[in-house]
Amino acid sequence: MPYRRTESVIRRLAAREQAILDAARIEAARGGMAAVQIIPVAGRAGIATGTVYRYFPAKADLVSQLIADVAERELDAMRAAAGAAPGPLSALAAAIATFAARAMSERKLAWAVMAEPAEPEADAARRDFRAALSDELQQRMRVAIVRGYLPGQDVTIAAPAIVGALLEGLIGPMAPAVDDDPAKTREAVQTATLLCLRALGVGDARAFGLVAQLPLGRRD
Amino acid sequence: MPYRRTESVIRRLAAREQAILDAARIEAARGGMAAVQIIPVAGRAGIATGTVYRYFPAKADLVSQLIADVAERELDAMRAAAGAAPGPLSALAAAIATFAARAMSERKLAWAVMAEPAEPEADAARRDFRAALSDELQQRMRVAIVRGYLPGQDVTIAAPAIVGALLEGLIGPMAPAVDDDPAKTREAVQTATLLCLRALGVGDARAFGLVAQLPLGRRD
DNA sequence: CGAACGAATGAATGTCAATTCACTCGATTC
DNA sequence: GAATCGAGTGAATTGACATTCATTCGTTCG
Repeated sequence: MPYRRTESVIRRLAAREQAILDAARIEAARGGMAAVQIIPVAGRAGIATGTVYRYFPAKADLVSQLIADVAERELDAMRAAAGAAPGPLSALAAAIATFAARAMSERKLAWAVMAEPAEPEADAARRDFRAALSDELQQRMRVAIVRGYLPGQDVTIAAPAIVGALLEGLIGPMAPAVDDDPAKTREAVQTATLLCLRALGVGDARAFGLVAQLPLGRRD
Repeated sequence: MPYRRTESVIRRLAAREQAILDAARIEAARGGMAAVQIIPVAGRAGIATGTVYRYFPAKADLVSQLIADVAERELDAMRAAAGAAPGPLSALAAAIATFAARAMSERKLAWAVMAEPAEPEADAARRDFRAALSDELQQRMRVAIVRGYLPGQDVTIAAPAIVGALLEGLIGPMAPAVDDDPAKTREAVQTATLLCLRALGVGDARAFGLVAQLPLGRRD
């Protein structure tokens, strides 16, 4: 008779898989994608190296899953923030600012997950993340354009450009250091959001108003 | 008595070093940074693998030099274009558009040199490139701000944000395909430049006027 | 309780590139 | 033109990781 998986075993397996992903995320947040290596990850998760392969057939699968997990959280947060906004333009502003603020709170992880290359297979996961991010912005931009809040424009260029501006402007190697100063961080997020809104054709005065009203500063 | 380096020997050595760099650039343009490997590069340059090490102590040095070379060309082109412009704002527009147009003409190489990670040492060269690019834009932005052409703003965020917007919007994995269609390419460059100018606070109408006047479409 | 099973282990192995080095060969010197 | 220099060669070495697998260990079943 085939063996049955007890409730507790199922829980343990799931917990272990999560522990591996958590360990990978911590490594990535510390040393970038290059630091996501099987032996250290296994060590941090408190298991043997071989065990990692019971949960993920190859390292690329682990990395892909890590990226997908982070992506899901970020997209959820953006949608939640945008959904709570009163109109299309403030929804767009909220989505942008939320992404910016969350990326700032985990700069290295955000950079590793979005910008650092790795195995080609993991690249697909990153592509998906970026595509989803762009899509999210594109949707909201289209609504805003149709309703006359934004001038007509090529959203297939504008949306990724916004993503790039936020990444480079806030968490890229050239971005100004904000250390962990919450005031500086907040200000940087506002500056970047303002810049993005203007880039999309929101008038200076109106953009300023939108940014001033943003409910910044929450955490997951 | 120490050996003298004949004129012809000096020329041959210089030519060979250039051949190695050219080979590396071709590989990068084809397959990204991952394709810059010593054996293929040596093969393409028509020499043995060991010979590469007579010219570059380590692969990281070769990659760094490659990045620095590309950076120098791009910065020169930007400065030349900006220098030929009639005023601070059109100079800024010209610098942005020139960078955008040139990156588009060698998308994969531009991406490899600016965005793909590699050895940590090569990362320093990329950092320098980005810093120089940001600096170039910052200088021009400051001038434009002082003379009242642009609203006051944090240029240390704005400059890298512009770079990021161009990279992601035009040559990143999410950017729309333009294949080799010159009309599409030209239009994409205009769209992206317009977006950048608006991001910096140039009014929509004026930005449109600046972009329309850009002398686009030259090559090195 | 004692098979039987699947999960866990981690040392050993495989893989992929960078790097080395003992040797060859053409150029330079006297 | 013989002696010497130093560039060029490429097979072999090294190093850094990912991946495997024979074995151990804890659970589940009869």
